[in-house]
Amino acid sequence: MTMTGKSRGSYAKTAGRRREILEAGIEVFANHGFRNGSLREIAERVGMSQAGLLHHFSNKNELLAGVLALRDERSVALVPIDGTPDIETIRGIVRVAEYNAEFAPGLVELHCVLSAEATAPEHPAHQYFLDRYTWVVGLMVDAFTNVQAAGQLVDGVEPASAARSLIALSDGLQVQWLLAPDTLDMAEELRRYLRPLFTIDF
Amino acid sequence: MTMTGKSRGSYAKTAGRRREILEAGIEVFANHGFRNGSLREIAERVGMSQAGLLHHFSNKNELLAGVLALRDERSVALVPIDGTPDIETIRGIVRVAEYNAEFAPGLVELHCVLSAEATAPEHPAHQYFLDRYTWVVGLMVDAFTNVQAAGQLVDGVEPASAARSLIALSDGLQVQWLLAPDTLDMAEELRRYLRPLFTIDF
DNA sequence: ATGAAAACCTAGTAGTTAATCGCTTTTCCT
DNA sequence: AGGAAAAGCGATTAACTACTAGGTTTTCAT
Repeated sequence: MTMTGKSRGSYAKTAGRRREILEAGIEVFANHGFRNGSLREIAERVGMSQAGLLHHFSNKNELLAGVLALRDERSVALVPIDGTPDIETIRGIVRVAEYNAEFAPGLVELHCVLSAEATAPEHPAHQYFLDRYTWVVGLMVDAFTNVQAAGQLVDGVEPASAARSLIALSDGLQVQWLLAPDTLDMAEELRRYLRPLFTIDF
Repeated sequence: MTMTGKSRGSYAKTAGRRREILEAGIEVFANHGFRNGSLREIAERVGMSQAGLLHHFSNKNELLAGVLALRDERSVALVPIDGTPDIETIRGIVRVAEYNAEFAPGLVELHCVLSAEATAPEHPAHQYFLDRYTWVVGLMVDAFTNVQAAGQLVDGVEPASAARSLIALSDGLQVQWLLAPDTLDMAEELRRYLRPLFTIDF
């Protein structure tokens, strides 16, 4: 009969609870960064106590790992890798920009804020972003290289440079878009960069 | 005779004291961001107490303003505006990248971390970055437009897009460079982007 | 139905933060 | 030399942080 506190009648479906926390984590880390985003605010958003949250993720770093994993899971689906032509892989970057701008602005914010924060070597997500950049840039280098081998790349274009710059451009556009969303179209700018690189239509 | 604390024999030259604090502020805000960088750490770096620091800047936001102003003061000198040909203004962006990479990596870090953090509308530097981006992008739009009028811009290149993308590329390259400085040359990548845009040598 | 495990709570800990108060010391101008 | 202003100090405050301890409630498989 001790009935402590408010104690809602039920704990709600357990299935999506972890997911709910991760969604809230994306929002909060996107808004305030990792170091300045608080567990308290995340817990509040899912209607839970801070201690209750730490039942699902034993500490803040673990929650961050979960948030980043969820983010990846979503974006990767937009970049086709297997079987599809290489130019389609490159187009995937544009597709991700398009999709994120319309449906997941929170992910854009999260990426910008965390990638900048994580440039510090001691940041808990430092290695994650290092790995992620080498992975995605490598993916694009391969794609450009194959496109070049197929004779569809304009002379003088270096696959390694084009790949790195495409990713950099995408990142940089995100900052400007977050500051003033109405003043630019990220996908359009990316296409403008890519179009003159190929001998075929893009 | 009350001689409180350690009390060094003298307070050192006043002239550069404020400057010293700003320099330390750049380092700390670059490393930890604004919201997570502490006055305590900044004070420590200049060998002063936190209260002593707040004698020079009455609060944290005011210190941030000072840091950003100092940063501007340094970068702007590298981008010639008056009299010089427009193509030289565009080259200024490359020059800044070159200079910062070699002599002021702290400024690169500061810019990346703060610009991302300040995308949040309630951030104390939000308006500053909004103004700054419209200014620098506008500066480049003008330059590209004049270059176009002089018949030195390749057909199909939109001054507005090229300007925005140049800045975005510069920003994005900084993140990758901070994560792994040895793997890319920011200035070189910028030149690679710019070269094909002009009908004249770049 | 029952017992174990999972989910969640309140309360508290030890730490950090920006900012304030009242004070002392140094510098600088006349 | 003297006095005011500038520069600095230690101590304190109130708010916030991640995280833990220990207890209660809910869920679920048997």
